[in-house]
Amino acid sequence: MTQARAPRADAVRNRRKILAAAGEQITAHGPGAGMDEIAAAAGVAVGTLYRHFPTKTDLVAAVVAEYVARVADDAEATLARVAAGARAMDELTAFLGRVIEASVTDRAVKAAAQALGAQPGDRADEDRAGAAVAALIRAGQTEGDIHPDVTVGDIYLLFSTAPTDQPPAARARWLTLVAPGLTSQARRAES
Amino acid sequence: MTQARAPRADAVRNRRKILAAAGEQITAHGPGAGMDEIAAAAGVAVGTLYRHFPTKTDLVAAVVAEYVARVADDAEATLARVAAGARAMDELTAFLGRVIEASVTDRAVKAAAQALGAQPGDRADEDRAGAAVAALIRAGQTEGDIHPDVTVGDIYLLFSTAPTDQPPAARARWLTLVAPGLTSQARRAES
DNA sequence: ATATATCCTGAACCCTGGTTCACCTTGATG
DNA sequence: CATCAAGGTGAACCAGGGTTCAGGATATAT
Repeated sequence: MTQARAPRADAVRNRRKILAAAGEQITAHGPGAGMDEIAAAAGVAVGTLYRHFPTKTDLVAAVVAEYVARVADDAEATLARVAAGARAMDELTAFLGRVIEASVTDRAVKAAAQALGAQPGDRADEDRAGAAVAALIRAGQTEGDIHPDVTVGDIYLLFSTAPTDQPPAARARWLTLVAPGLTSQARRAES
Repeated sequence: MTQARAPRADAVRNRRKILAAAGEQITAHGPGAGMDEIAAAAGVAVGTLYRHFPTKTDLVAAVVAEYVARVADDAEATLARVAAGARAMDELTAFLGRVIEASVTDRAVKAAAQALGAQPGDRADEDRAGAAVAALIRAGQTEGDIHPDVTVGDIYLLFSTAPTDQPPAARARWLTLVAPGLTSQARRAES
């Protein structure tokens, strides 16, 4: 068990600055944001990026991981609110809306991620989010608002197709159009 | 009026082969499909591509234009069917489904298009499609199936967010989830 | 204070992929 | 057929951007 020496203080600081800068740059300039630009924005040299993240793909994956963690937090907070008495269907819709809004900021991140075939960063956070959403759905079904056959996968599906690159009005409209599909009354007869 | 000489026969043939090959290659390998590969697939040299399309963006735009034309045809055919007595809502949903399925084939084309900021190829075809869809919506609203405030823009919005990169089952499910949003009964109260 | 392993720097490297161009081939015209 | 412009060829060119690496700087342990 060779206890590895703790990382240097400035290294930790830089890592954070890099992650932040990467998020901003990718958000601003899309997946095309260059390593050089990210480095500059972080006030660091390119080589430093590569010390922390062996490849651009890894860097993007790390950014995505952060994002997923935030979503997981939101999901759990939402679930808590429902447990405290809020209507599940409404909270779920609002949650979807928030995640999408947040996704606008991190818009290109999503694109960059799959443009590079980034693999999941933190499985744990993903699971946290999934579990919370599942509970949210169950609650809504118990309350009778949400259609019985709705699953977590459906939420993922909707989220992954959200128009993050459209203006706010369009995003709101989209939510209005899509939300009814989750309700129990609204489903048309399936073939 | 210098009457320009008619294009050579082989040139026309090649242009078609290139367009076809470009469609296939982009579909298969995403926007990353190289000009070299497209040329090879078309059984033609790179230079020939550039004779017909001054830039890769132009080539992609041309492919998109073809695609749009097909969609316009479909839209008009659908409209004709409704005029002949078919239920508008059902036809519209089916139309959306078909377009999405077709879009899977041309999946990356869409991506490539906006990755290069491709400008509309044939405004005329776009208008044809728009007009037909608008008529379809009106018909559905008259029949009472489609919600009064649904517009052509909504259809575009939904279409542009279709999960073309998901497996068939997911695409079908998506349609099931989304369709209710268009119906008149299903809309929840708006804020 | 000194030593040393960790970390940072940034110019240079290199590979990928779009684009060009000088030269050859071929379909159409008279 | 003869002629020639339209069309085709593909090796070479070039820019952009990810990646490397030899050398300098600095935090931490003794």
